[in-house]
Amino acid sequence: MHHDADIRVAIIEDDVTIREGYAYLIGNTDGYKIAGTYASCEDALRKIAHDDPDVLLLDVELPGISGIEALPKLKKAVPDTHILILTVYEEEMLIFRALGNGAEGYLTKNTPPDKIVAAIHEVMDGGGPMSANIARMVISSFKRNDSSPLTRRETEILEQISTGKSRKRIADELYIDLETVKSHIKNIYHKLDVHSKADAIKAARENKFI
Amino acid sequence: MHHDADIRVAIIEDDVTIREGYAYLIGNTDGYKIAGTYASCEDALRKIAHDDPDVLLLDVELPGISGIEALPKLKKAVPDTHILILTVYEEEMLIFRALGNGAEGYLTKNTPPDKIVAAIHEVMDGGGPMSANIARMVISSFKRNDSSPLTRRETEILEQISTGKSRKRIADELYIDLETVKSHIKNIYHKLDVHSKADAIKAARENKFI
DNA sequence: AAAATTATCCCCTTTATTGAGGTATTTTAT
DNA sequence: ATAAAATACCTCAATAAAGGGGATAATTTT
Repeated sequence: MHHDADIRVAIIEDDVTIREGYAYLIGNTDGYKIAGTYASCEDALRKIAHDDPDVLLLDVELPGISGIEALPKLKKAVPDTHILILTVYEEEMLIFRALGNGAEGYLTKNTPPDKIVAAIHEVMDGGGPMSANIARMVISSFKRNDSSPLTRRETEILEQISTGKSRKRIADELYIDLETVKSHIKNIYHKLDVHSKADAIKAARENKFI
Repeated sequence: MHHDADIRVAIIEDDVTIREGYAYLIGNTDGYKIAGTYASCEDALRKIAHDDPDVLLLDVELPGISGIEALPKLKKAVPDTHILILTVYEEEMLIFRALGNGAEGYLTKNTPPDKIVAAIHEVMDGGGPMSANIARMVISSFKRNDSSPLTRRETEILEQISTGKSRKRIADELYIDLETVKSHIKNIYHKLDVHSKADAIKAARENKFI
């Protein structure tokens, strides 16, 4: 029932029932075959290079090395494998760390089987499958706060500061006087109630003013 | 055929054929009704508050004020309306600006009609609908470069620098000597071939080292 | 176990930047 | 018209930055 063009899928998941459930589901779908299943990242790291999957379904909450910690090592072992996170966790921190470490998709475990299979296909096809709520969180992370107390110019200058530029350089690049930049910074500090560059950047980033 | 619980959809699109095509499609789908269609953002800004749509489909390439420029104003006019970008453009800059300005989804115009209707429903439901390639770009934007020349510690220190902290403060927070921080910075500058904080941050961000 | 990398600490110098206290004019929106 | 925003100027002391020269301990990797 499987041939050379089948998409090779591997699974790292500690719960044997879930793991075998996915394996059964995917293995019995036309066009897909199971390249390997592993109960831990340690186990996976030993065998995965040999199994050479096209797509890896990865649980993040695992005993021993967590899925996220293992991500860079897995990427190194099988650089061309597309990694899909499949987890119950929906914390922002975990999501962004996973994506930052090379995951190319993020699904929650309530995803119905047919969507999981579709996601495997999508990630092979250059897409970035995400569960709806994950996608919304990811999109939200880009969104500026539209009730910032900073004026446009102040925002612009704080952005420049956050790139590490000196006030002199900012003045030169915006074609304004150094004293003007200093005035703006003074006003920014007052508005954000801070007394240093670092605190201003922190406050502004936390509140998505920049 | 429509009742009070229908999802009210508005469209801003300059091409009359496309605009009426969408309107026809959505208006004839059960559970949806057209709250308004506009050929320009100027027109929309005049009427949209009265039309009060639940979801707004927005083209980005428009004559006059572009869709992206109008986004903050539209958000202000109808704060509770979910805005979905529907465009042929797939440039990173545009995507991130749109999401940063309050768009809650981003679809390309090759999206089949049933997917557009599904996306309208998804965004109402708290999701963040994106075309597959857009989702991949968004995910890629989080991904670190796994072949950074910087060591873990150097990366950590450069991250701290990018938050605006002084070397002294970084030293204190990492429980290492100021001189150690300075040495790391020296090495970072050499590796990135730069001679200032701003250039180091710029180089590191461009290459996704931080 | 050797080699390479990484992390740590110390000295020196000079210039540039920062933050805080003011005041005041011009430009841009509403 | 009248706010709000952007612009510019002043002084001051304290700190940070950048560049150079070293050395050694602690890890990893091979």
